[in-house]
Amino acid sequence: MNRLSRHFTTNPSSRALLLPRILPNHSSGLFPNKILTLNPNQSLIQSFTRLSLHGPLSDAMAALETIDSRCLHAADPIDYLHLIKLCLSAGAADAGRRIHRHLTSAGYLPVLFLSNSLLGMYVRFGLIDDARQLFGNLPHRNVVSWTTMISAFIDIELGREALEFFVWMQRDGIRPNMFTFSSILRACDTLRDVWAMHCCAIKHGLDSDDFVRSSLIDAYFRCGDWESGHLVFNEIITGDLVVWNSVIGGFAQTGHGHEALKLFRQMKRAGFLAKQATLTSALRACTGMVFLEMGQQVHVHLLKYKPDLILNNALLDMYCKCGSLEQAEVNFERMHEKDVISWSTMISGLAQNGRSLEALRIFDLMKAEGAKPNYITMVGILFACSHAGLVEDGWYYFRSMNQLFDIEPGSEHYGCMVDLLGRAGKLAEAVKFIHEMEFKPDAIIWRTLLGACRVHKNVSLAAFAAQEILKLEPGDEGTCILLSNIYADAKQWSDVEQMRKMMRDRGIRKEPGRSWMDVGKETHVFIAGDFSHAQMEGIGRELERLISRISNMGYVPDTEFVLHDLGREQKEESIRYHGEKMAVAFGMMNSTSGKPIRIMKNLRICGDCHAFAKLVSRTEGKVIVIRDPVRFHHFQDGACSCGDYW
DNA sequence: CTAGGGTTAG
Repeated sequence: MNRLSRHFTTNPSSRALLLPRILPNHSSGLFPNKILTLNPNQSLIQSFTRLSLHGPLSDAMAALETIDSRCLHAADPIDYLHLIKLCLSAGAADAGRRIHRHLTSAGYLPVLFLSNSLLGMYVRFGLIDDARQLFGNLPHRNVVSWTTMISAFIDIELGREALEFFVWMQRDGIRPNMFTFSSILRACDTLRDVWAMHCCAIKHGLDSDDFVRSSLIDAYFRCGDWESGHLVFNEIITGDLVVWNSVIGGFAQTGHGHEALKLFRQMKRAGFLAKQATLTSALRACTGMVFLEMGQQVHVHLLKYKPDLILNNALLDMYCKCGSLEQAEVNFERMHEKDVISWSTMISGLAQNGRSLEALRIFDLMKAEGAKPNYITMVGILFACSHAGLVEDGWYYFRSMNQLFDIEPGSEHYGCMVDLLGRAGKLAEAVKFIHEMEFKPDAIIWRTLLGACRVHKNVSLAAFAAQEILKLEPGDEGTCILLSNIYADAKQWSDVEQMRKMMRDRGIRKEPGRSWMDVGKETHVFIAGDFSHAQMEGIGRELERLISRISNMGYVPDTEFVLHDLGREQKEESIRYHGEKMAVAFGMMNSTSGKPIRIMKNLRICGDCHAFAKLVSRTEGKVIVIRDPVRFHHFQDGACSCGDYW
């Protein structure tokens, strides 16, 4: 191919010059309009131009047929571009394929912006095989062609293939651009990949592009390296909202709520207007930190925006996880648009707050409104059943998942079933269920069984379950502690000592129990046996007062949960200063009437603190809400929402 | 003609 013809085949505007203009060579220009209207081919081309730009698609396609039947090349390549857009907006894949055939026979595939548009069209229709084939047949490929394919692969989760294409394009001598990097970074799911890609972007001088940076930040956070993500953000503080959102969202999703909220404030101070995605991340940060007050402030912000489904779902989840079901329900009812996630959030939220029956009612409502439950919805439903002891219902939902909703039960569902049977004391059935599962039980399944063994005091089965966990996760500290607790409860002191020796040898240390609560703008943390709080004297006196009040109602310290082989008095002393008891006392000292005391915990609540909180809620006429890592306990009038079943 | 950020469970 000589230079001139290459110029003509790759440069669209000059390609147009090659088109057969059916005008007489000797047109004098005297009657140009007349000549044009008189020539039937020319007027066909003109109407094709008009139709491909304005539609309707069917007429434009008919014109295309006529052009074909007269063996003509059409007018300007631009017309085809418009026609492809028309196809896209009409969702007409067949017409798209028809255009593809036409362009091939007309010899237009070398015109890159046309072949790339075709590629893009196939991708957006989800026709990856057509796109692949076209890509393979292209006489020329540029960055856009390659990037279109890479992006398409990532959309359908073929990350490996995307990365292979990224390598091949460079072997072909094509340099990636910022579009390529912002796409390919989504395919990087190991830190090594991200590093390599980051280096590559630097080499091409593209690492300070905002699109590339937001993708880099996202990729680093996804691979767990939030420091690097933050570093990329800090290199240049731009006015690009998405870069802010990437870093805020990254922190929010990885449990660094403080950082996320700090950046959120920083962003507002810098004068940027938060968008829905920003607020969603801010809410998620509040959810993770159980910051009800802060979440309510974000809620106020949110009223200025037009309703957004994802944002409302995040709001719903925030209220559920902060233990404020009333506000969650109000907002749930207010939402005029609901999707599976809204329903699932509400169902799990009710279940985690001990309102299983209402969760099941919402599920009925969901089905009545024609929403289709998904995998996660069913986890919530089974969770509701297990935490309310609804064994029969649980079995029913578990068995019907497949036929009714076309959902294949996964390990999470099996886990819920083990929990359901185990909590209900049907330990033998639970073991049988585990052995009959289609797949190999994982550590979560055994841990669930171990928990049930603790509640129902089955020491030998507990030892077996713990053994299975330690096979899968050697040296898991939670398992060691739970097992030694179970031994201690059964007064098998030599086994306790053996466990503790093993833990010492392996360097396993118990995570200290912490409880925390917000008073005003401050967060107060209480650790069992730690008396360093500034108001400790007052807390001790208040604790004394509360214990004497509830002792009159029959409270006897329950030392079952004390690990050590101590005397009774020492045991009583050690549980008296559990963090949640100190927090309740502190909460009483600083309480506003009518407002519940809200306490968060990093470990699950012990039986004695549970009994304590129930009685205090009665004698003091106070609602106490304690959130442990799995669920909420709402104490009111001497009862708990969990029904003592947790 | 090709690109980036947000929601549900365990």
